[in-house]
Amino acid sequence: MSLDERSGQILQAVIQLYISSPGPVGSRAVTKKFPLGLSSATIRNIMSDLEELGFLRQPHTSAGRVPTDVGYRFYVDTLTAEKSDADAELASEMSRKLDLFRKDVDSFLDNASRMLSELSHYIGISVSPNSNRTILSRIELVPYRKNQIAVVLFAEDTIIRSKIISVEQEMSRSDLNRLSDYINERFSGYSLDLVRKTIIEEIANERIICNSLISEATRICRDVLAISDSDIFISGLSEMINLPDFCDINRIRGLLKTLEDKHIILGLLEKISDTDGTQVFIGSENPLDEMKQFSLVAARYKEGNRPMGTIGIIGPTRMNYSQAITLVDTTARFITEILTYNR
Amino acid sequence: MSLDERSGQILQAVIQLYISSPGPVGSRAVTKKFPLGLSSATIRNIMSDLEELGFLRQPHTSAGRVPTDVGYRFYVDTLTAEKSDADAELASEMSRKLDLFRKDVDSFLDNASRMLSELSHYIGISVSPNSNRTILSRIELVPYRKNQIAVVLFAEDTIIRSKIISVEQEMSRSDLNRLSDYINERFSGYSLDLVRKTIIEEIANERIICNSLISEATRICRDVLAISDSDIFISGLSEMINLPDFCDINRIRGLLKTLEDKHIILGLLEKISDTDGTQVFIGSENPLDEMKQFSLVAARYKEGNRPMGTIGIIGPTRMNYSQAITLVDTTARFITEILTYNR
DNA sequence: ATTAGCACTCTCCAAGTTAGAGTGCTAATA
DNA sequence: TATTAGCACTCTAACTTGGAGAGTGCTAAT
Repeated sequence: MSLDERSGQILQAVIQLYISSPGPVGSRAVTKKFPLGLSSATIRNIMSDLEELGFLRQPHTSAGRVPTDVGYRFYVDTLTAEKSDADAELASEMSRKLDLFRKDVDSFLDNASRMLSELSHYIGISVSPNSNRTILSRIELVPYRKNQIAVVLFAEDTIIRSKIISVEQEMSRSDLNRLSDYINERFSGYSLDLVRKTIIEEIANERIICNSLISEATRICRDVLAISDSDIFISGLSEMINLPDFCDINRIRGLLKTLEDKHIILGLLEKISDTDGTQVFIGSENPLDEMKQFSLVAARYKEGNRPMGTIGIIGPTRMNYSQAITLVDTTARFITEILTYNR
Repeated sequence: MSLDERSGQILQAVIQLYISSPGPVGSRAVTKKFPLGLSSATIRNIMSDLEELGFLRQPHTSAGRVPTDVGYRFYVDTLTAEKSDADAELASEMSRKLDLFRKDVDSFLDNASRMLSELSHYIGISVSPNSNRTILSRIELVPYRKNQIAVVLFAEDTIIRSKIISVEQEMSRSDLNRLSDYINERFSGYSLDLVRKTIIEEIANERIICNSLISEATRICRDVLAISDSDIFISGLSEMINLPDFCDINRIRGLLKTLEDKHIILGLLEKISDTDGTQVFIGSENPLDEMKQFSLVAARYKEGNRPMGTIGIIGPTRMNYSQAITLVDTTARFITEILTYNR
C-alpha cells in the first residue's frame, strides 16, 4: 500500500503537527505550517483520501484528522535514516550523560532507564541480561542458618545468582556437599532453561524417585531457578503523566497496573527479536493487549555478538518517534560498545 | 486538649463516616448512622464546637465537616487496642499469606510490600535492612576484566554488597592484593557509615595524599560505598489510583514524582524511630514536605533485638487507620519472628 | 486538477438556572 | 439549662442554553 509522493508529504505533515501538539489537525493548519503551495480545500480532499485508506481518522464529523496506528507505521517506516538537527544535538547530549556511566558499570541499567525517561519524557525501561541461555558451570550449596542454605549459581566467569532458601530438615555440611556433587554432575554444562525443563520433568515423575537426596536436590534447584532473574528498571512514570495525553485518569490506571507487574513487561520485551537495530511497535501492533494504547521503541544490547538485555521507551502512540529511536538506538549502541570493549 | 465523652464519640463517628466514603459529613448523616439519641441540631452544635477546637473543618459554608489532621490524630490515639472483628479476620487472612513466605526468605520484602498493598488498597513499602551500622569485616578486590574490578564487602557472616567498578589503569592481581590489604588494615572492624565518613574526609584532604595507591583505594571505596544499599520495594500504585480520593490527577503527579525518587522514601523511613510498635504519621505530621498530603503507617522489623528494616503503608490521610495498623503490625511481627527464630 | 465560497456540524466555553444538602440562628420545649 | 424544631440562607453540583470557533464536504467556477 504505497502513497503517491504528495499524499505522503501531507500525511507526514499531519503526523508531525499532531506529535507536536495533540488535538485533531485541520486542513488549514497544514497549509499554514507546511506551505506546499496547495490550498486548504485541496488538502481536505487528500486528507479525505488518506482517511479512506486508513491512515487517518476523524474523531467526529467536522473535526480535524488524527493519525491511526497504520498512519504512524507509514511515518516511522519513511523516517529517513539521516538525523534531523535536533536529533543530532540530542545524541551529543546523550553521549555526555552516557560517559558518566563508564565508571559504574553495575548500575548501568538503572541509570540508562532514568536517562531515557528524562530525555524523552516518556517511560524508560531497561532489562538486565537474561541468563536463560547461560551455561551453568557450578552450583554451590552453603549452610547459612538453621534450616536455611545459601545457593550460589556460577557461570563461566561470574555469579549468576545467589539466593537463600529454607529447607525442611536441617542439613549438615557433608549432606550439602553430597547434594551439590549430585547436582553438579547432573546439570553443569547445560543452559539454565534446559536445566529448568529437565527439573520440571523430574518433578512430574517424582513418584518414581525413591532417593530422598535426589528429590531434595531437585526441589532446591527448582526453587532457585523459579524466580525470573532479570532485573527490570522502569522510570519516568511521572514524566509520562505530565503529558497532555493523560489528562484522562483512566488511561493511567491501565498503564500503571500493567507496569506494576514486571512479569508482563518482561514477557513483552522477550518478544523483541534479536535482530539488529531498534524496533518500533505502534499501538495495536503491540503483542500485549494491555499495551495496545501505547507504543514501544526497543533495542537489544549485546556483548560482542551475543544479545544480552533490552532497553526501550514506552510512550503514547502520539510519540516523537524520531527522537525516541535516536535515544534508544544510541543508548543500545553505547552499552554494547562498553560491554564489548571492556571485555 | 481532651474532649468530653460525647464530643469524642461524635468526632469518631464523623471520621468513620468520612473514611468509609469521602465527601463532607453532615449532621443528619451522623444521626442516621450513629443513633446516639441526639437530634441533628445538637450534633450540629457539637460539630461546630469541634471545628472551633480544630478537629474538623468545613470546606465551605453550608457543607458538612471534614476531619483535620488533628482530628485524625485524636482518632488514631483513641483507637482501642482491641481489634475489631474485621481486623481479626484480616489478621487471619494475612497469616495464611505470610506463611507462604517462610519458604523464600530472600524475596520476603517484595512479597510483603505487595501483600500490604493488596490488602489495604494503599501503597505498600518495605525496605531491606540498612547496613550502615553493620561492621565491615573484610573487603575483597578481584580482577574482573580489563579496567574493571569486582569489589566484595563482607560482614561477619554474610556478603553485604558486591559491585563491579571501572578503574583508570589496568591493575594486576598483586596490585589489587596490596590495595585490599591496605583497605582491610585501615577499615575492617568499623561500621560502614564510619568508614564512609572517614573516606569523605580523606578525599577532602586529598591534596596531602601523595601516595597514589592510597588515593586509588580511597576512590574505589567511595564508589562502592556511595550507593545507598537498601533495597526498597514499593507496590500498589494502581490500587491507590483507584481510590476516589485521586479523581484529581494533580495529587497523583506529586505522589508519583515522590515515589519515583527512592532516596526520598528512604530518607523518610529512616526517620522512623527504633521504638517498638507501629507508628502513624498523619498528613502534616509527616517529616517530608512531599508527603504532607498523605499518611504513613510504618514499623521496624527486627532480628532479635536489633532493628533491621522497615515496612509500611502509604495512603491518603482519609485512610482506614485501624486496618492499616493491623496490617503493618502483624507483618512486622511476623518478619521479626521469622528472622529471629530461623537464626 | 485545483480552488473559492458557503452551508452545515460538532465541540468548547461561559452564563444562567435549579435542586439538594447542610448550616446557623432563633424560639419553643422538657 | 440542655435540647430540639423550624426556617432562612448559602453553597455546590448538575443541567441547560446560546453563541463562537474550527473544520468539513459539497458545488460551482477557474
